[in-house]
Amino acid sequence: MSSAPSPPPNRKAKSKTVNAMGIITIEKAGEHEDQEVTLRGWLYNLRESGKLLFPIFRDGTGLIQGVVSQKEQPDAFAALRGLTQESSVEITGKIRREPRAPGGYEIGVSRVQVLQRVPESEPYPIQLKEHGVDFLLDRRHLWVRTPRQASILRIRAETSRAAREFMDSQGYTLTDAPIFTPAACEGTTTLFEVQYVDDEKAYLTQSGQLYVEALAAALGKVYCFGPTFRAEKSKTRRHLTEFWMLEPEAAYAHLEDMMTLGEGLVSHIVQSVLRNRAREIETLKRDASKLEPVKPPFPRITYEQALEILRQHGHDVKWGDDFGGDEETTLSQQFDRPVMIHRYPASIKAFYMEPDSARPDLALGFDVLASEGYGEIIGGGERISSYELLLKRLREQKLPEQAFQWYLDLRRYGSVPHAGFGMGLERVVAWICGTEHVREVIPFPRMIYRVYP
RNA sequence: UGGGGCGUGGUCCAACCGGUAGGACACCGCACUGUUAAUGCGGAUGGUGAAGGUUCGAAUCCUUCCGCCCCAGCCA
Repeated sequence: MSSAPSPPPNRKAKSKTVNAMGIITIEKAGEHEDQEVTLRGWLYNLRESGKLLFPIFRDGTGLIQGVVSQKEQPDAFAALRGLTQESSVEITGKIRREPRAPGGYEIGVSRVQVLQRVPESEPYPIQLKEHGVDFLLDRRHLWVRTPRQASILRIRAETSRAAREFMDSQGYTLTDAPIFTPAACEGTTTLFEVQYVDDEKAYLTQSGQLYVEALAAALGKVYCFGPTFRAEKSKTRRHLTEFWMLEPEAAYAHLEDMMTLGEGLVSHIVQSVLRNRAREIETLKRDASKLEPVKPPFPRITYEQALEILRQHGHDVKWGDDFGGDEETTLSQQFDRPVMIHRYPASIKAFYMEPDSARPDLALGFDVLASEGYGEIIGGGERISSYELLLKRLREQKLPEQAFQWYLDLRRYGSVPHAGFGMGLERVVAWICGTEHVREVIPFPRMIYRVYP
């Protein structure tokens, strides 16, 4: 460490990015031009050209190219030559501007300390070339080290951060819904059953909605944000068995209030990512011009208007049909930003949806379809506030009345109109990142038949 | 659960109307003082998902099983 000099005391701004040991992060390297610094990280790749080595280091914040000359830095040259991919290293050297280096800066390495050398007999399994999905998923614990995956996870973090920031700014209080629940929220077929204390059975939550409805009657405007679980045997690019959902719920709110909240939320997230994670969007080669128009207002069309559009584009859909993937793709391709579809037939929506008083065959529900065919990212609407109607629907659905008594209480004691929605975090991130599958946008995806690693 | 597709060296693929299983990358060595998933030359390793059947002969054809991918249903 003695080889890394302390920064000059008169350069306060720059000293902020140097810790007490003189160690900096790669993303801040440009602020240390012509200074000698120390980096801690891993060897990402090593190119060789005669008596010159071009190691590329990564430290989690970025990549930087190093240069080592055998003539000028014989010790560093000897330490790096033949070093294996992903070996952990601490290096010291001078940062300099270099247009030939990726990123614009490089480090002239003068000192190398290898913390752990990856043995040649068992080289790091993930190459810089192409791999199949199954191979990568089996090694997800290593796959996350690649720049593309790290960028996706940073965008995921920014999405969560911006989502909470927006909800808080709108006066919503974060309230946490339970993970263990006594009964299904919508149906019982997709629940994960777990053994609870003694002989009791419990289920992993498939939605926090019923609970945030209770909390909305207590606090006014609330939201929950956490994992949810569905045991559906869906093996598509849009499904995970464990995924994260943000669910706002507001007392005295109506369908239109939620549509306005939803478009504001999605827009704030997208604009925050574009502003704060531009480098990651670049790494992913995601076309930012597709995301720039994502600002309020989003187009709002009724289910019946959507039917018209679909028929004009050759889809054979009848009133009462739900939209499949092809239909969603066609609808989303009509607009440069997400589209909101509202007032679906009540028969294809959940039991707790409030009917439209002007058209009782329609439910006051809405979906937000992401652009470019990415499909549904938000689903929600107004909830039934009448005790009698809710009880009738529970019986029609043959749901266990006993387990829903507390939910019925919300209609017994000061029932009010209220509304909310659920936003699937992974679907939003997959759309923003332009990934093929939602499994890439959660650190350790849980899918049907896959719980490793 | 239904429909479609696919399982070949460590990885990504080729051979698949039956006839000696091959390439690229990775790994090791040599060369190269500005490389950009470096390049050139050389080297070692090592494979037909499993079981059964047809055949002189099966990666190839048939049956069953296993695993994976995509789509549909359901949903975020």
